[in-house]
Amino acid sequence: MTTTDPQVPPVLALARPPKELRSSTAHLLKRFGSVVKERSAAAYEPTGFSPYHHAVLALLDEEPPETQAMIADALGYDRSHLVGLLDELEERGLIERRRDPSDRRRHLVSLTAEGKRTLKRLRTIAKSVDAELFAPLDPEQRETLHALLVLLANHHESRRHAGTS
Amino acid sequence: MTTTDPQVPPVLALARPPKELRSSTAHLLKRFGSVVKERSAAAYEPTGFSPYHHAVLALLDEEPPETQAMIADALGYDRSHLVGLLDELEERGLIERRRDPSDRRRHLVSLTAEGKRTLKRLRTIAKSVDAELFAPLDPEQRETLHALLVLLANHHESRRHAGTS
DNA sequence: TATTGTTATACTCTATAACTATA
DNA sequence: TATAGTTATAGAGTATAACAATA
Repeated sequence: MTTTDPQVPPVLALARPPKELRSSTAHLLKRFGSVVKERSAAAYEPTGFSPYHHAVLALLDEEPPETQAMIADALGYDRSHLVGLLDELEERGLIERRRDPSDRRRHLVSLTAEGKRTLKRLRTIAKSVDAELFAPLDPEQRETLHALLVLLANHHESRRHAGTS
Repeated sequence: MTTTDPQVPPVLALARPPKELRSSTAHLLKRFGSVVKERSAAAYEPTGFSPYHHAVLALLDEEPPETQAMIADALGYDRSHLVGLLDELEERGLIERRRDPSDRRRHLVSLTAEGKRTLKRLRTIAKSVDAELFAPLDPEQRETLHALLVLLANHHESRRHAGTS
């Protein structure tokens, strides 16, 4: 301040957040969480799908055909959000919707063979995003990070619907 | 599947995401990152401020009066986003904007005494959010988590403007 | 009357572009 | 002509509410 030359030394005007933020775990988590979100959205983008689509396919691959409400609840999505995702997946032949004969209000959703193939492609993308994001960590550190996040996730599970994919 | 009773056993239809997601560190990070974001936004809400305001005040508390461009760059915000934040802070007397006499296009932004007081209040809120979010971790685990996030943050620093506060 | 899937609407966030005043 | 701050606009993402078919 005071008499310091106001001419900015061109290079060293480094954009650095305040210590107070850098020292906050919560802040780092928010920040890095959104980096992860951006990076993975970008990585999926060329396929025309998103992490949301991947989540739906992964669920259907593990579970028997389910109703839309069950899918939405399992993934923490809003039911109306799910409709659009399923429309897109169905259009491209990755899933099938058929009416539940025992309750004609319901749709039973299931994975097609093409859906399984695409799921494998999306897994490859997820893997490469992981590799990039966690490059600075060695395998043991990744394990540790994962374990800590699982602890946190289990504890905060009981939250409302969220929908971050 | 097959002949399994389609009548859902009322209680155990637990909304559980697929293993594939639960086992993905990237997914957990996205998810928990947005939980953090929601929780802290909610905690700040009664004050009429947001984590963004807190970030600006914290920066000004550490640095001499800065121009808006420098603040925006340091926090990774868009310059136009910052304008509104500063308007709100100024209205409530927490910061001051005055023209830089040596370049009348610039505003030099500084913290007022009232701003410092409010900053302290916001720190208290941040602390209580932290306590709640990281309750399931013991002090050593928190340290570990923080250290891992710092590693990641340093590595991915060179990213564009983000603005997750 | 309640529920499933659907459609429509609104609201928040953020990114982009256009404008002014100074340089 | 370029830059700092400002204003305005538009786009994603998500949440809420209303609706038709079925129970």
